[in-house]
Amino acid sequence: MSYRVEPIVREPAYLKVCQALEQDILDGTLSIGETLPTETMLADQFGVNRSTVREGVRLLEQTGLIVRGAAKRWVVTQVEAADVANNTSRALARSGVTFMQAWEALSVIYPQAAGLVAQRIDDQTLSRMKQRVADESKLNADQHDALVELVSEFFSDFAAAVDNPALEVSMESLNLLLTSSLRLILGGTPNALTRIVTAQKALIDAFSSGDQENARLWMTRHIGDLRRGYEVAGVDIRTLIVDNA
Amino acid sequence: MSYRVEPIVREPAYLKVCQALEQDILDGTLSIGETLPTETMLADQFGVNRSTVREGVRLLEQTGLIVRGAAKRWVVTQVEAADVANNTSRALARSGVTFMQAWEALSVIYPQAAGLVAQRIDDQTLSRMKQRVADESKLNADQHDALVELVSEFFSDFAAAVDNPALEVSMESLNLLLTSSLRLILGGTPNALTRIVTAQKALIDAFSSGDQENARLWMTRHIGDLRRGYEVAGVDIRTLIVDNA
DNA sequence: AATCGTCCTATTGTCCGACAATCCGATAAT
DNA sequence: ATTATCGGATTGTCGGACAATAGGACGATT
Repeated sequence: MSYRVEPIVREPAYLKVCQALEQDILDGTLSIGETLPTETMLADQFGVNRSTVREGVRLLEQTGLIVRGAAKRWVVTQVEAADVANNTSRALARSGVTFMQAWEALSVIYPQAAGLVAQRIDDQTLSRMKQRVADESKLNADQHDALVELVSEFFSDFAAAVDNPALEVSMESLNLLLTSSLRLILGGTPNALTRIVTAQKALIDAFSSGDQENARLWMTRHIGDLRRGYEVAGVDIRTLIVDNA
Repeated sequence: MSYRVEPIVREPAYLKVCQALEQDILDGTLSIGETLPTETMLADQFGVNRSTVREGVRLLEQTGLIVRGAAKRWVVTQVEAADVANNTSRALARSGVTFMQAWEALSVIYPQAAGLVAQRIDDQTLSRMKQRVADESKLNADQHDALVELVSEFFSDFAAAVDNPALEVSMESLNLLLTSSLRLILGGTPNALTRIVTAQKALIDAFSSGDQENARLWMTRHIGDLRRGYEVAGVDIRTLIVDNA
């Protein structure tokens, strides 16, 4: 009664193709920027049919490991945090994240991250963030889409400024949730624009002077504004954030 | 010179298939647990060839949105945090995460998360975590693989106990990095087992009594041990964490 | 010289038809 | 009740095929 066997795994060929390609990319046999052989050549080399190759390649496509190049050939590419984040946030939206949960995640990570950014931000990123805020302050209060776009980019810069890929992917995922939330509340929060600009200016000041304390403080306020915006706009905090990719 | 046009996007049919299926899953037309029609039927309904359907389905497969059921038909499934985390951590490992960066991410998120867990952990999760620690303390100091396994499960429980999917996926990704790191240092840190058990027992005490302060404190110590372990084991803190899925 | 047609080639996206392997359920045999 | 056998359904894989498109070469036009 104690005899147990491992369930045998039958790996389809298209999976093998996917794994073989991924392995070659991982160990540098195929390096970033290189173009893959044509599907016909791959089929010949792997000894499988072109249809099988195509199915295997689809698995890599979704992960962002390869993209279609200009000449329509597959090109090995660096997986960007944005790719991973996109998959992640879609999965989150599907599994049902409430605004409250997204906000909690933001409030756990972002103030601390702001402290890190104040230690290590470089001039280039800093000036880019300044530009975003300058653009924001030129907007009218009813240009919601443009504002969302700029805020999204501001937070992308912020995530990149942490200079830590492990944190960056998490933050990029949350940024997408944040963006969706923001879009939802802008209609009902008249003075959102000024509050956003004020907080972000203060953040940039703290970053550029290396003031971790104020960076954390203002990020906490900035995130807090988001929550207050939800209340002011009269949106239930248990509202699900939906996927609008 | 200012005339600009949108680049036209030519969406291949297999992408449309993927999106259509994802949409139907998202809006509940296809609910969790339901089996998809056969490939032939899908091909008929979409008006495309079965090969095209198969390519589209591959895109969904990688995301964990559907799995092969017992009868080999596709079954719509809940995307688990572990699925997302697996993709994420593989991407991270590929793009090159140092131990230092993983540790920094842990130290940003986990103490705060521990505070949240102390507020809201349920008895079932708590007893499961207790069991893990009890099992750990029965191990000999040289049973590295078993210890890694138990620690990994402890942290999975921890991530789930936060009861926030947005944080959970990030934490599960970090757990995989943590596990890889732990495996690397156990050989060179003789008293790792006792330190781990001590910290985790203290954490469980804090969780069960709702003591947020101590939860944060002990998690900070626990994570700190990991870093010290790296130093004791003589591993360079800039070492890349590799993908060993 | 720079731009615009035109042709050719390579490659992808898509389709069709086909078959072996496997799984499921039912039925028959022990 | 368990085991063997059978038939249908479905997937994994194959081979071949074709239209559409990107890219390059080569003139023709301004």
